[in-house]
Amino acid sequence: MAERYDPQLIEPKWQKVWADEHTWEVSNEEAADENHAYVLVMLPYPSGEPHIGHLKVYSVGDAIAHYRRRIGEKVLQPMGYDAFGLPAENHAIKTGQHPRDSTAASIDEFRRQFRSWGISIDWSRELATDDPSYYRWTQWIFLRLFEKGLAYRKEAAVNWCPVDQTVLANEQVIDGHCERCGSEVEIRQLEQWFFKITDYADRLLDDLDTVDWPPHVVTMQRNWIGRSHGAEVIFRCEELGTDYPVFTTRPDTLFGATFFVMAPEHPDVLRLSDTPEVHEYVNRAVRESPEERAEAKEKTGVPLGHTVTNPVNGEQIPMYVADYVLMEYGTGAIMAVPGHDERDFEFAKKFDLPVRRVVEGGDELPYTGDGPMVNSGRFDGVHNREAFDEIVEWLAEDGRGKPAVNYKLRDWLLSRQRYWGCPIPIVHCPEHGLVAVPDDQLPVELPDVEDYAPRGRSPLAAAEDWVNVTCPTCGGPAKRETDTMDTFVDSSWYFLRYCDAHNDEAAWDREVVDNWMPVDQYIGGIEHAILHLMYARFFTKALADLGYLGVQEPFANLFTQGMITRDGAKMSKSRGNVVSPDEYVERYGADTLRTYVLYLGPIDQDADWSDEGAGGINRFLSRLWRLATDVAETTEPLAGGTPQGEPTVLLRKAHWAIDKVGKDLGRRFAFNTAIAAVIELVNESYRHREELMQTPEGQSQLRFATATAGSLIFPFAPHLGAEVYELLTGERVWEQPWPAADPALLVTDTNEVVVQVNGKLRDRVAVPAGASDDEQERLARESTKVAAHLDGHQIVKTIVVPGKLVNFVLG
RNA sequence: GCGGCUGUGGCGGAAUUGGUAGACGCGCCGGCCUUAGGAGCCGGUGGGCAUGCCCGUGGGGGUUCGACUCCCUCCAGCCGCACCA
Repeated sequence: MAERYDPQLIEPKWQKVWADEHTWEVSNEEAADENHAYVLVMLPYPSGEPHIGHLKVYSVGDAIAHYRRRIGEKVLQPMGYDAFGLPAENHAIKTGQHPRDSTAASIDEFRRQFRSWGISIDWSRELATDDPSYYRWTQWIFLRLFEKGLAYRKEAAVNWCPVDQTVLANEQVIDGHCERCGSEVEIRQLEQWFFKITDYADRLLDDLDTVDWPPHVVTMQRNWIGRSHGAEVIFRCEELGTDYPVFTTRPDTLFGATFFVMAPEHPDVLRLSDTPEVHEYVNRAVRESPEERAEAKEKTGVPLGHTVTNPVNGEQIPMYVADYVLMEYGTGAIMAVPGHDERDFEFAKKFDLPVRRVVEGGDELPYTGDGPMVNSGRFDGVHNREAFDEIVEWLAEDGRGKPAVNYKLRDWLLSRQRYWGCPIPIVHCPEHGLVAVPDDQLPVELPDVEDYAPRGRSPLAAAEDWVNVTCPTCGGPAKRETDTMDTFVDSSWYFLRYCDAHNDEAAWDREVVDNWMPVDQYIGGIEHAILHLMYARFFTKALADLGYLGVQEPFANLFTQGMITRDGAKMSKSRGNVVSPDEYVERYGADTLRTYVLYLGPIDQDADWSDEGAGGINRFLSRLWRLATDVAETTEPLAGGTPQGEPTVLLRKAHWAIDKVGKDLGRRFAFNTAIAAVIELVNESYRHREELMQTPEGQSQLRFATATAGSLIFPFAPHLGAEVYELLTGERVWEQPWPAADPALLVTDTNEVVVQVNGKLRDRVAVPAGASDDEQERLARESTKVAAHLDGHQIVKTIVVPGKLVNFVLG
């Protein structure tokens, strides 16, 4: 037997058992069992090697999976790789390899490390999104959405990344910069593929009430969808005989509209006025990047030389073009109410336009609060909130307006002008337009091309043999779609495929998926709060509507874990502060690394790595191992599995730890305090071991406590947990139910009661459990320290908390 | 600007419903055992001074017998949104 804790011996040994016996595999029959759980960690992008953040998030998922198995649930914990897309392709370009090769190499590396970490994965369901057997079904889903009009092609002003040489979805543009490479995006007018996620805006918003997610993620999604209720009101330009609808959330301020503004991109601007000034203004505004436009400090604009009629009072108000009005939101034109809107007010000041108060309140204009209306004809005196609907109804009577709802959410732009992605299964026929590739011809495989460098149009266009096909409808010459899909399409349904990963007949069997879904516990990074988590919800709803699924929400519970930093900074190669999991697994073992990252602090918060801290956890695991080997050699196995004799402090401590760890794992994800409880148990064992070794009863309790420590540490340090438990009991810990604390051992026969005088701690006294309030108060009063403070004072009130505290309040 | 989160020893962090502030770990100090190694065991460790008391959870105020915890207000840091009509 080894003389010291050697994870390099212990860890491979147990990994081999789990691999040989397929311990973590779970059948789909077991999903039919009510008592099952789907525990899922977001799948990794296989570019390069895993980093410490991967180790953390999979350690979290694994702790939850292990705990749930041992409380009797059939747990599905699968693994896969989000292999297509920019992260993998850019990594390939950087390293000069073909993406197919670099991705495969990276997947091998991820798989190897996941195994070396001992994560309890059902490997039989492993998948990679770049595998034709997977993306065949990605294409199949695309076609179902295409049939329903939920995937469509249109020309629009879209975000273009000049470095990655592709269009991006709105969600992938952060502050006007590309989410992946950070370069400033440009706006281009292009024909592209979109998913009609906006059809689901209301449901995506309302159903957030049905999931148990961190509030900040829910808030971020709400804000991103950005639903606002208001009215669409028509302003007519008499000279041109054209109606211009505008969207407003404040129809109550219509009487205060003193001018009218159109976005520079509005198609009618140049029709209304083609002076050089307007031309120049529009051209400049359109050329500016979104960022430059947002940074403009002062309002700018140009009058259009026309007026529109304010429908509530018939006033002619002047029209302007100005870049503070956005074409993408509402109708691309607004009514301006400078008295009650700060932006309109600024513009009015600059252009010397009239400012009129129509709502009372505030000291000066602009006033954006509520109050009674003025200067508003028949609505004078009515509170603005009440007038809101009345005005809309009144306008609706003769078609001058109607209630309206607006969203910030835009349709999801899914096509990419890049090589390494799932081909879009569409053929362009000169006769029949966009034609779906028939299901029996799927997958449309990604062809091998030599030159896949991004240069603004899809590299697939160069694969002529692949591009030129016959039209599935008429058999005439046609061309394949050469754009590929956004990676986020691949990851919007992978959690469904895991349920039925080997199905060659269908993407999945509905009954199987309905049994497993929804995911009971989803775990991943906050960076996907909007992107992936919104897209996956959209896919789930659309697929449910098509009859392929029985759930409306894919992820019942969500947990987002924090980042691990080093020296307070995000780890990066350029900073040189990267912690390589491999290096530490070699040095301390996977158990130390896993336990340490969970011990670092609350896992939803960022935490700073320290080598010394990791060393501390290694010391603890080492202590547990030494204790276990020593106890195994010097004491007898437990007769009947239960300790003997009068309960000692250590036995009580063991039950306390069982109770504590169970609560920390079951009710909240307090891994740090759960681990601390096991450390306490081990420390207590060392403290009492000599004394306990004196009697057979003591020995049995020491053995029980040590085995319990192994059992409780198992979800965090599975190899050592299994080793310790086997040494002491001969059993396999993962086959044992989670231990139950004996309630009788959680209470003691005397309680230490705190005695306060005027709320200040003065003494602690021992009080028998179950003592009456009077008895407890009497014992408290007998304390000499307390008596000294009570001496010569009048007690006006005594607070007694049974078993906890006595507080004497003096007059 | 709007919305959210977080402020506790030298450091990371604990503290069920308001009831012993600082669990556990790191670091540091002391002892033991060994005395060439990233060893082990035991003990100590919020601050102050007259060894009993005082002060102490970002600042100030409030509620309460009692506040890290609840309320108001201010400050700092982080995150999200940001001309969305």
